[in-house]
Amino acid sequence: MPELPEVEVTKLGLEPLLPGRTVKKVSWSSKRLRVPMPRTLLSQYIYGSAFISIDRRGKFLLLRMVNKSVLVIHLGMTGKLSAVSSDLPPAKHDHLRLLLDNKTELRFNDSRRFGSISVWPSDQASLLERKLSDTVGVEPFSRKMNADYLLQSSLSRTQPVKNFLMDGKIVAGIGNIYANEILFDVKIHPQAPANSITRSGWNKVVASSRKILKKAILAGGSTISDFLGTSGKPGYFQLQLNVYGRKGKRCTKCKSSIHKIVLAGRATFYCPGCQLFPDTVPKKQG
DNA sequence: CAATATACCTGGATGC
DNA sequence: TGCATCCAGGTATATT
Repeated sequence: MPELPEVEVTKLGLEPLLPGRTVKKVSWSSKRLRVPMPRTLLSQYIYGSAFISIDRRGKFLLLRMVNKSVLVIHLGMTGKLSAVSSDLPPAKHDHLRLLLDNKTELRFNDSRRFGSISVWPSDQASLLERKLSDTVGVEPFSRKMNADYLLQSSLSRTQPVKNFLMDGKIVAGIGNIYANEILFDVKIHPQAPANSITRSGWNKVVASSRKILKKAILAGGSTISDFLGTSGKPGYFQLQLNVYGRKGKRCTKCKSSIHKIVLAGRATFYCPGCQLFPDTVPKKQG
């Protein structure tokens, strides 16, 4: 579910609610997430402390506490964070509930449990940074995301450019939906080898990534089946999708039928009329 | 090292 | 109605 835009929308939703609030009670489910719930650390560092700020790194949310510990949350495929009245009965798949000092509760709900929660005490700040820099690539909105970097990183990569774009260690936050949409926007075939993309191609990818991710954030993210923002509102970017999920439908630009293939096990959609391999000379259309 | 396969889960859609 | 099968926004780990 959540790619960079959905995680950013979640962050923006929490920003007016969390900073300044103290955690009065911590409750968890008995199920394990991708990693076991860090119960001891939650009791030790999150309980009794107050939130100070929220950062996003790739698809990770970093909830920083006054005591300098950090609660790191990844939404996986089906994770949702919401802030609701503590009177509302807990829902199925609520795995972590943090009761705040204003009778609201921050709830992490995740049916598939591919999400993860970790706690990093203040004395492990450098460990957290190392872990993040090892696993999270450049942020699409940062200056480090540029044609030089992508060209350099892709030199030894023969894999399809779509898989390369989705590699979180290269670029942070671009998942299946947005990789499909970005490649449609820049008219590059998803199967083109990463190391066949020219500098000017990468320049387009950089600009398009920012454009599309920004639009998606403004639309509140994409709600394909179940993404909801922190206040329970769905996103609307799915209404602007050009290729994702549109197998057999007409291309919005050239009316060709959208194709669906599988790359690295992920559904891949593209327009055979618009999206070409870099060395393909575009055919003149009569 | 790079690329691909697998594993981790639940639930909704689809087909018989 | 029930049941089997397939598919889904991600990513760490194993394998080739």
